[in-house]
Amino acid sequence: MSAEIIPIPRAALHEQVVHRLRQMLVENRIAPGAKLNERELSEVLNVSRTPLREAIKMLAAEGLVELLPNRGAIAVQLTELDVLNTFEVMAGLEAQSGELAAQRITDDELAEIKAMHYEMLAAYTRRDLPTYYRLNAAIHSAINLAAKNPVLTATYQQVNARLQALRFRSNQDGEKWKAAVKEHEQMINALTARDAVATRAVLMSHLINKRDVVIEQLRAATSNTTLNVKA
Amino acid sequence: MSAEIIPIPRAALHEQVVHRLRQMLVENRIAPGAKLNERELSEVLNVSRTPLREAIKMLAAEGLVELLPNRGAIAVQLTELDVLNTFEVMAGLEAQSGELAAQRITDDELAEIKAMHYEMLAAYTRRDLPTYYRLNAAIHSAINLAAKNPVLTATYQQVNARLQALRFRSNQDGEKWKAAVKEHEQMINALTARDAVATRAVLMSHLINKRDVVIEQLRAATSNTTLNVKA
DNA sequence: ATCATATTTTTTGCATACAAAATTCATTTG
DNA sequence: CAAATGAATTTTGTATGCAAAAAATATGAT
Repeated sequence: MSAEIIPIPRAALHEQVVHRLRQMLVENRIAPGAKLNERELSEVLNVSRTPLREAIKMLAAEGLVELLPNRGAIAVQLTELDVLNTFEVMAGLEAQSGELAAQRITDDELAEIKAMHYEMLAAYTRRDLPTYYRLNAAIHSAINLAAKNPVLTATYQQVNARLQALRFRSNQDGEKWKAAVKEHEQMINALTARDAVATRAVLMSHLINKRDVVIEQLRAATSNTTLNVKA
Repeated sequence: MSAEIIPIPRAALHEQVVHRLRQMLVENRIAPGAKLNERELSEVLNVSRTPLREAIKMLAAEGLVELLPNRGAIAVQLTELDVLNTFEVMAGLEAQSGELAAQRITDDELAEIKAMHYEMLAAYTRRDLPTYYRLNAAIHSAINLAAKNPVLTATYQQVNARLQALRFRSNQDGEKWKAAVKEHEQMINALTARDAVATRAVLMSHLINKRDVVIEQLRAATSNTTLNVKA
């Protein structure tokens, strides 16, 4: 037998396109409300319109783009009410993740989360916001994974993706940020104690606070925009 | 001006196909694990492969079909573990729906749910299982809607759709059925009292019981199948 | 000049065509 | 006869073509 034929079945074109478009959407490289021009995108991504359209349809099912009949697709633009509703669902999903994680987390998983927590404290101390955000997301993701429920993970990721797009990397209010860090500590303590009820409670209120921060920033940004438009 | 041109912009073809295929999947007209042959389906549905494929991609994003690279799509076939995980998420979503509904439900909405509950009792008394199932689903849906959160509703429906396909219409165990009806009564009482905590608790345990019934039936069905195959 | 209407252009939506991969079937070989 | 090999067929995946709808532009009327 000769060496195996490299079976690099690199993901189908439409899968690659889904991935790249999703990235562009959650990173705000495609602005909320922006039109997804098929000809334009197919040139940028170097694929024909067929797999591109299939990818757009998948993203529509995920709630990342909105389909307008005979008018193509636009990147979702969440209203303040949409954001409130989405956070409400996320709070429920995070709370459940925490509750289950407290029951199922392994020592290794917990240790890794604690390690990330300290790294996050370092980033906080340096006021390194990008790193802080990245670790923050990684910790929440790790807790979700510790719940050992792939359906919960998929649901969590899908709903969360819609919020990613409006993560403002701007500086947070110092007090709010401090409080968020404190909540993370409580979260870790509750997990360490394998206290499902406490973990649920901490994550629920943590998400509520996160929601308030985002809404606040959203309002500030909106009023800026309005002023700019009128200027 | 003459009479308006009827602007019935009947849903785009791919939307119609999504709807019809979803119906076929949740009604088990396409069996779990069955291959979705594009040529065949495009003939049955009388559309070309293009909108059909777009529809299949959307259903894949919804989790109703699974895409196999270069091998098309098959109707999802949930393992017992998948079912357990899905019910766990559904329990969380139902519990949250109940909790929020208890806080937000209007008197009219509650009255309608009570009316449906009595109709369900009638169906239960007659051992009319199809009607019972229909009303049962309608009540849960109504509670979800009373939570007044469209994101929660969409998430709920998407996860629930995957379970619809394995709704066994076979007769339930008499005791379990009786218990389920009792739980519905408690649910209504908790909602009437606008007791969010109680509503959450009732719905959570209701779903856990539902899960056990389904798993039990699933195991029975699986062992039957196995026997048949071997015979 | 502004609004309304007509015409051109662009864009979307669907169908078809073609290439690559997988499957099936027949044939051969041990 | 079973397993393996290889050709024929089917099926999927992508690109292209074409018609209908929407958007942009131009033209004309008030």
